[in-house]
Amino acid sequence: MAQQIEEILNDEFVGKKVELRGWIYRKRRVGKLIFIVLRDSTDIVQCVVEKRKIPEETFKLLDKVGVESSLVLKGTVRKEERAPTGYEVDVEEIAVVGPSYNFPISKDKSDEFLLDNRHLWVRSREMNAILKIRHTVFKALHEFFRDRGYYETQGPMFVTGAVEGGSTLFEVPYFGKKVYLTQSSQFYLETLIFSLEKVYTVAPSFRAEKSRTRRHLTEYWHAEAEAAWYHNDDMMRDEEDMIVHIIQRVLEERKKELKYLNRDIELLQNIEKPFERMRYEKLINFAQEHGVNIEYGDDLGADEETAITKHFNAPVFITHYPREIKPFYHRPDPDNPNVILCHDLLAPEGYGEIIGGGERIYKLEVLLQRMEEEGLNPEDYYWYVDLRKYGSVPHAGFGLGMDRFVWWIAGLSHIKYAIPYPRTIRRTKP
RNA sequence: GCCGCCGUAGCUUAGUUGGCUGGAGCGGCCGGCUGUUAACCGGCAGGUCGCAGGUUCGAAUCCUGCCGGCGGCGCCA
Repeated sequence: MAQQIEEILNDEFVGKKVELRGWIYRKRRVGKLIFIVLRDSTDIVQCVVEKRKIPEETFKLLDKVGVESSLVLKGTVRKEERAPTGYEVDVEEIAVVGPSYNFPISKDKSDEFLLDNRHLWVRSREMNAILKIRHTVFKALHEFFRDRGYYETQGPMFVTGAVEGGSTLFEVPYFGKKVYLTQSSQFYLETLIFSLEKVYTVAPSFRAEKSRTRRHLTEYWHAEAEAAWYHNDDMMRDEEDMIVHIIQRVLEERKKELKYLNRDIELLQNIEKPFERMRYEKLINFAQEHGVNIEYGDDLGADEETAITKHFNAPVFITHYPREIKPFYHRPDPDNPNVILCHDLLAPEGYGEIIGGGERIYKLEVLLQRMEEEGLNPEDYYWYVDLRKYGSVPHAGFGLGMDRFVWWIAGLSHIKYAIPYPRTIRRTKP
């Protein structure tokens, strides 16, 4: 039975025979010795091949093949301070499974080149660490929702109407008709709360925004939830519990990866509930006091978000936006109908918005009035309007950008590093 | 929709006030080396300077158009 590299890197394995399977990460030949740094999904370990211990042809082949060749080897573990991970394997048997010559990625690499070769770059230690963190984020998200009594469900990807602005829909030919790729599953989740009460989904969302920024993808992973009988505050409570739970899990399971990425772990460890809740109006004052050029009624731009979030060590909820700058479905505040019962969650360190959510309008007249204000035709949204006709209830929900979340947690410079195959305005390959 | 930047060998690049045969590192190939750390030493090969047109005695270098890419704003998650 073969071992994985991570498990043999300790004193218990010293003197023991192991079988390893992996890929050549680095290779150095020194006379009748070949040093092979082997990698597998778990870690790297240096293996020493002595010419006299293996067949002549095998040594020649090993000398010839390049990095990323796949190998199976047997050998004995030894403590070795000179080796990169503190232990070394003296090789007794070794076989090349799949040779690799002239692997395109070497030490010099540009951003563009690595994106063109993403299918090979995913093997890098850096991407390996990011992908593991991403895995834990997704896993912990599911844990949270299941523990909190949410049902997992799914909406369609082909849709006929916009949730957000109509200009950012991707059109798809559909048997002589036109449909669109979904921007959000929110409206479908709203229908499902009448059956399941609390629902969530993790699915791609597509936005044809011509955005060229470090925080935008055209296809991104969207975690969305809706809950019946929830008000804005109830939803924010679940969200902060969720964020804290996921961060906790990442700190438990992925410290090694965070360190590899030089993430400031202390910043994550210091995040505590409850998060600051700040009304939009107060935020504007706060921002103005800190020299940000913004007025009441402006939506927050990237510069403002950065300036504001740099003053906080934890995520901050911004609530009660003016109704004009948010979509029609948000419920106006009964105490002041000029503002809505909504919230955005801004991640610290300048990462900015990762969640948008709020309480939905549940009264028919209010919904119809808001649609009229926005120039929307209720017939196009007949099924959404219907929900307010047949036993409507107060409810709230949110959408979390999973890639943005990973981007922040891993402390990455650009969101394209947070997903295996980023789709941006210019990039659809590989 | 708006603003800015880049394109020279497989990769990373130097060279851009127009002027000698466009240099280098990595990688590749050949040879050497029993403790290397993206090893080192010697040698060799590798170029449509993104494409097209223009200016000029002369263009990688200047101009125009096109193609490809990157970053930022706005919008958003």
